Amino acid sequence: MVHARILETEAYGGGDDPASHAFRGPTPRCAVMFGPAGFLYVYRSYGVHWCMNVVTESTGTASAVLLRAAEIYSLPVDGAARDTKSLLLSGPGNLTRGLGITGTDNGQDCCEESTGRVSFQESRVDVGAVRVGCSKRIGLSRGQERLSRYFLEGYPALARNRSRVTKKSTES
DNA sequence: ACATGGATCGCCT
DNA sequence: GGCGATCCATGTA
Repeated sequence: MVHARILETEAYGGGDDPASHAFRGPTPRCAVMFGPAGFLYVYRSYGVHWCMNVVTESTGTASAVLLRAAEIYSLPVDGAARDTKSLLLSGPGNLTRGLGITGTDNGQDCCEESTGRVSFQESRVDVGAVRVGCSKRIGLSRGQERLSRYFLEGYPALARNRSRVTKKSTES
């Protein structure tokens, strides 16, 4: 069993979000985004990579959170605080490659009744001690202005933190 | 039918 | 900072 801690995500909406696959309504590819929360939406990117999302809103409302970076451990995350060995999976393509996620995982329940290879659970880390940064999403041709990318502070190896905006208004 | 281009990455200069 | 790899959903005819 592999354990991973999510470090970086991006939020995508539906008809209100021109950067979302669901912008123009359901298609065979993005149908899962219109389903219930807690299911995986996996798609092929640039013909090369797999990208992994978790659906977040109820049936009929398209939404998903793209997982962009994670840290994987051979132990549960709280144990890993002592065993500092971890592997950084930075970038959505690297993340799916490192976890072995492919198109065959698309549409799986990964929360309530996870039957597949992926399941999520509440973090055992002290969430109160974690600082979350926010920025524009990366690599878009539409909807670039939204500040819907979230990442843990203190991980410089994450995707370039350009256009960065944090809670401190003094930062540029 | 066919053309297009993207929620990317790694390697090149 | 630029480019090639490589697939397929989508738009247009």
